[in-house]
Amino acid sequence: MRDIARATNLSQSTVSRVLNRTPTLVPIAEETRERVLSTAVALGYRPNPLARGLRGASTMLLGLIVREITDAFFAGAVEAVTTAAAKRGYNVVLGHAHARADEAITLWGVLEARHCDAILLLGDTRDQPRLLQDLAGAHVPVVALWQGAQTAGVPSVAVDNQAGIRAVLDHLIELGHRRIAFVGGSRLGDIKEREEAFVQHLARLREPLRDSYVQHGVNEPASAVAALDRLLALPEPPTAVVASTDVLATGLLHGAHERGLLVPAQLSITGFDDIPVAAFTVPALTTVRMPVREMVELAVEMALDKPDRARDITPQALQPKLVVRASTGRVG
Amino acid sequence: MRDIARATNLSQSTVSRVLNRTPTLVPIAEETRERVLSTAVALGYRPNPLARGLRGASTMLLGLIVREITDAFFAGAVEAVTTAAAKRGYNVVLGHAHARADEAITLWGVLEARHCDAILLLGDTRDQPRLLQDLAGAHVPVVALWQGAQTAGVPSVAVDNQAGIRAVLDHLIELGHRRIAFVGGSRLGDIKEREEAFVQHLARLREPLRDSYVQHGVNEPASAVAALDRLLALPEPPTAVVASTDVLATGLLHGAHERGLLVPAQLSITGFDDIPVAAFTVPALTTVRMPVREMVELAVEMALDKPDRARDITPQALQPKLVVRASTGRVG
DNA sequence: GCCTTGACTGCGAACGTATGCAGTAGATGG
DNA sequence: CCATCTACTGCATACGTTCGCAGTCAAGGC
Repeated sequence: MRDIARATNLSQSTVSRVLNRTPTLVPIAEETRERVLSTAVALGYRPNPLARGLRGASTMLLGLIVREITDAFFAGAVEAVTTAAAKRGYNVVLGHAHARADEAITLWGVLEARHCDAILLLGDTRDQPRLLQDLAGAHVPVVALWQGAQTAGVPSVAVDNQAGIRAVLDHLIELGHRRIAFVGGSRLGDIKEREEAFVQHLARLREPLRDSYVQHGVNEPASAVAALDRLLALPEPPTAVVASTDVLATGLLHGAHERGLLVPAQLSITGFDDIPVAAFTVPALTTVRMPVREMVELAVEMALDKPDRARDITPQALQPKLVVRASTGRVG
Repeated sequence: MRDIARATNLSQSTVSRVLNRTPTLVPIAEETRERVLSTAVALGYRPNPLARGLRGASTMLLGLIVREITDAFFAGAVEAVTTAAAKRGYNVVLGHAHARADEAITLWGVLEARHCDAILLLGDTRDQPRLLQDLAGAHVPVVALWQGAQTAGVPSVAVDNQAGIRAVLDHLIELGHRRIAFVGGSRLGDIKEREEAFVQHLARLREPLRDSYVQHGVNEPASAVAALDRLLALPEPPTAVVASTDVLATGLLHGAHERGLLVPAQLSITGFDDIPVAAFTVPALTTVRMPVREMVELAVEMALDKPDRARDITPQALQPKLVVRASTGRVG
C-alpha cells in the first residue's frame, strides 16, 4: 500500500480510504480514486488481513469447530460452510475436535485468539457444559448447528427431528410394520431428540414399544452392526429398524446382509440425513433428507450478516423431508 | 502482554523475550522469567497471532486446499491433516476448490495473503498448469498430496498406484478372472496412474485387454453406475471390475444390485483407498488401503519441520496394501 | 479584498508483537 | 579505587493497516 502511495504521490491514508470504499466521513475526489485503483491493480496489491485484523477491523475469518469430520454428513456440512463463507469473501479456519469436547474448548480459545469474525459449531457439544458457558460469554457471534433444538444461551439452527421421525414411522406403519426398533448413536443433541421423538410418536399412535427395542452406541457402522445383533437375538425381533443416522443405517444394511437377511423383504431399514452415499447403498436407503445447505446458509447469515441480532433470533427448526428408496417394503 | 509488563514492572520487550523462550542473544534472569510466566498465567495471557504474523514471524497457520471435500476419502485426509497440524500447534485454514481449478488459484492467493507458514494441496490440480506455475514461484513451502507421482516442480507425497493395481489384478487373476474391466473417475493424477498401471500390468501378464474395458467418468457413484451399464451391454461383459476409487466401487455395487447381479458370485468388484465405509458396504469391499495418516504426516513434516529441504526431497511413493473382503470371489 | 465554507488530502497515532542496540547495574581484576 | 567486563533489562522502531483530526487550497459571498 505504501508503494501505491509513492507511485501516486498520495498519502498512504488516502490510499487506504479509497481501497476500502468505506462510507468515510470525508469525501474523495473521483479522479484520485481511479488513479489509486488503477495503480493498485498495476502493482498487484493485496491487502494484508493480518494488519487489518490487528487494527481491530474484520479479519474475514470464519471459525468452524466440527466434532467429527470423518462423518460423511459433517463433511458435506463443511463443504456447505466453505461455500457460504466464500460467497461473502470469508475464509474458514477449521478446528477438528475429534469428538472430544475438551479439544473443542481448546479450539475455541484458539479461534478466539485468531479474532475470527464469527464461530460456527457443528455437532453436539452439550456434554461439555463449560464450552457452552465460555461460548455464551464470548465477544464473537457464535451459531451452533445440529445441537438439537433446546440449546440454551447460544443461537442455533436446528432441524425438526420430530417431523423427520414422524414421517419415517408413518411410512413404516403404512407398510404394515408393527415391530419397529430404533438404533441411536449416542444420547446427545439431534440423536437424542430423534430417539425421544421415536418413543413419543409410537405412543401417540398407540403402538407398543417393546423391551430393548431402543439401542444405543456410537455413531459408527460397527456400532450399528452390534446393535442389530442384539435386536435379532430378541424373542420377537423387529421387522423394521429406524436408524438415527445414515451412517448407522449403512452399518445395519451391512449387518443384515452378513447375517443373510434380505432387505427389505425380511427387514426394513431407514436412515436420517440423506448423505450422498445413501442413494447408492445396497439397497438404496430410505431416509430423511436434511436441508443442509439451507441450514448452513441461515447459520452463516446469522453469524456474519446480522451478528448483533443473532442472539435474539430463535429460528424455527427447518423441515426435513422423507425420501423413500429401496430399503423399506411391506412387512413380509 | 503490556498488562504483564505493567504488573511485573518490566518492559514489554523483556516479557516478549521470556514468553517466546527464544534462543535470544541476551540472557534472561531465571527469577524474572518465572515472575513473567506466573503473571502471564494469572492474567490469562493469549498471544495474538495477528500481531506476531504482522512482524514477519510465524503465523502458525497451515493452508489446505482440497479439491473435493465431499469425497469421503478427502474428508478422512482433512482429518489427518488437522490432527498432524494440531500436534505441532498449527491451525488449518481450509480452502475448498469445488473441483474447479480456477477457484484453487484464487484460494492460493488468499492463503498466501494470510501468510500461511505452508500450504498443502489435496488432490490433483494438474489440469490447471497456471496453478502449479504460481506454486513453484511461491515463497511459502508447498507440498502436494495425491497428485500422482510425476508432479513437476512441487514437492509431493504420493502412493505407489502401480503396486496397488498390481496387487488387485494379481488377486483377481488368481481367482480365475480373465475378463477384467476398469472404471476410472477422470484422467488426472492418481486415477490416471491407476489406469495406466492397469493397462501395463495386464500386458505384462499377457492378458488381453478387450475393447471398451476401460471406462471413464467423474469420481461419483452415479458415474460408475453408468459405466457399469456400458460394460454389461458389451458382447462379452467382464466378470470383474476394478474401480479406481472406493467411491466408484460403491456405485458399482449399487448398480450391480439394481440390475440383479450377485456380487461376488456373478461379478467381482474392487476399489481403491479403503475409505471408512468400505468395510461396511454390501458386500464388504475388497480394496487397496491407502496409508493416509503416514502420507499426511510425511507431508506436514516436509512442509513445516524442514521447509527449506522440502524442495529437494522426492520421497519414494508410499506402499498401499491389498485388503481382501467379500466383494471378490472365484469366477462363476 | 477578506473571511467563510466546502472539498479534499496528509499527519500521526494507534493495534500487539519482535528485536537491534543502548543503557545500567553489580562483580571482578588490577 | 577505578576500569572493565558481564549479566541483564529498557528504549525505540518496524510490521501494514485504519481513522480522528488538522491542514490546504480554491471558490464564493459580503
